Amino acid sequence: MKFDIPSPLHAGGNDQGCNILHVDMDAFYASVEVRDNPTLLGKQVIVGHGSGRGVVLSATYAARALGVRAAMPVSQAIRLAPHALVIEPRMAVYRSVSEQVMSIFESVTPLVQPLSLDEAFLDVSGALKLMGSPSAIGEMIRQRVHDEEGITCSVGVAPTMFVAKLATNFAKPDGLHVVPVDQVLNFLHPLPLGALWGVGEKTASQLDRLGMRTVADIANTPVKILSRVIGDTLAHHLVDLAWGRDLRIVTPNVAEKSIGAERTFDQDIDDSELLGAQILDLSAKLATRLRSSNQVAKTITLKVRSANFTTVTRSKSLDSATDVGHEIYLTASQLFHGLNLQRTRIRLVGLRATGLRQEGDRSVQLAFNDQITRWRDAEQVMDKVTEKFGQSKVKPARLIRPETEM
DNA sequence: CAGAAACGGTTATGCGAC
DNA sequence: TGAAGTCGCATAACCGTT
Repeated sequence: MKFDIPSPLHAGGNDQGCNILHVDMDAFYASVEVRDNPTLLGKQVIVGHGSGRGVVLSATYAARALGVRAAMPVSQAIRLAPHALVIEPRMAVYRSVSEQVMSIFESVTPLVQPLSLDEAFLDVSGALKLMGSPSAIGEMIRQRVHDEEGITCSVGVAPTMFVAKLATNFAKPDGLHVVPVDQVLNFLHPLPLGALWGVGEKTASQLDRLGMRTVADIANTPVKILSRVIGDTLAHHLVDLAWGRDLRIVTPNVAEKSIGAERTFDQDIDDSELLGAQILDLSAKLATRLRSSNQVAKTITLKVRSANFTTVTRSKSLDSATDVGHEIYLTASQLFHGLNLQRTRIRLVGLRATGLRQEGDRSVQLAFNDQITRWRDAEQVMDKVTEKFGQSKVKPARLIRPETEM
């Protein structure tokens, strides 16, 4: 279908050569909640784990108007917005909306690179002939997302991925913003340093001490000077971005490098029995995710955050890669005991699997170890039962005692 | 054969992004 | 003054092998 309505060029320029689109849902989780319950329209809504120590995952613009921000503790958000409604996240729903949205993108071009559930880059070079200018394509996508999914999104249009992503900020909410090729530097240079990918709180304050505040400051500083403060790699990276140089291309199907699961407790725990049960649960969850993606992991990393918020990690590489929960549990337990945290109050434990590869010749190796093979078979049966009857009906016995419920 | 240097894998930490 | 859950990337130290 071809759109021959003239494309609205919101930056006042032309979009020739601006073939990269960055599409970002507006207040995604909160918008989905409002969509599914229209009585919330215009209200202050916060999505986040409300009981205890959760943070804000998303908030409607009405809540943001009072200062509520993503990543803010829910308790603090409630003080800012006492009348706001706090909704527990429904990740499965957001995931499903995300899949629908991504499939709209893929009807435009196969060159779609999701960044998260709510945003993606598109390279529309190949779609211009059929569907019109980049801006026209962007507006069509916005229209379809609105009509078919009942939420709004914003679109950045630019020559490169980095600039397109920044452009989206100027489009929000519910808009589209073009940065024409000849306007890239005028667009970039006045922005604050933190706008650059890779500049967070720490790096920003380092550079601030050198009197550097804007992207222009980076652009006009010799790389060698920057390197001394922030290291060679980051220095080159930032100078390139500051001059609009971004050689990355939109890459679909990027393989994940790690899979993890972590949990913060409502109250700090120092009972090793309870901690063991939590590690067992996380191990089972991690293993299930490995099996469902047909992958095995070579390295297991344990993460422990104490009540005072200090964090330590310990990892161990296995002789042969695994997707067996029991094996992950044994490894994690070994790492945990190695920490000697006898009476330490712990607020979070997490597990992460790295060194991932597609499951393949592993069965040959495992033939050596009957025990592990039997564990795996049993866990596979549990996968099937869980699939049929829903989550958490099937758990290792020690996880279903009432006192281990978190 | 002893020892140096390069190298790749492992482990731990920190930063940043959404 | 309270800090989730999942990711990726960089760095540095260490280690064993070549």
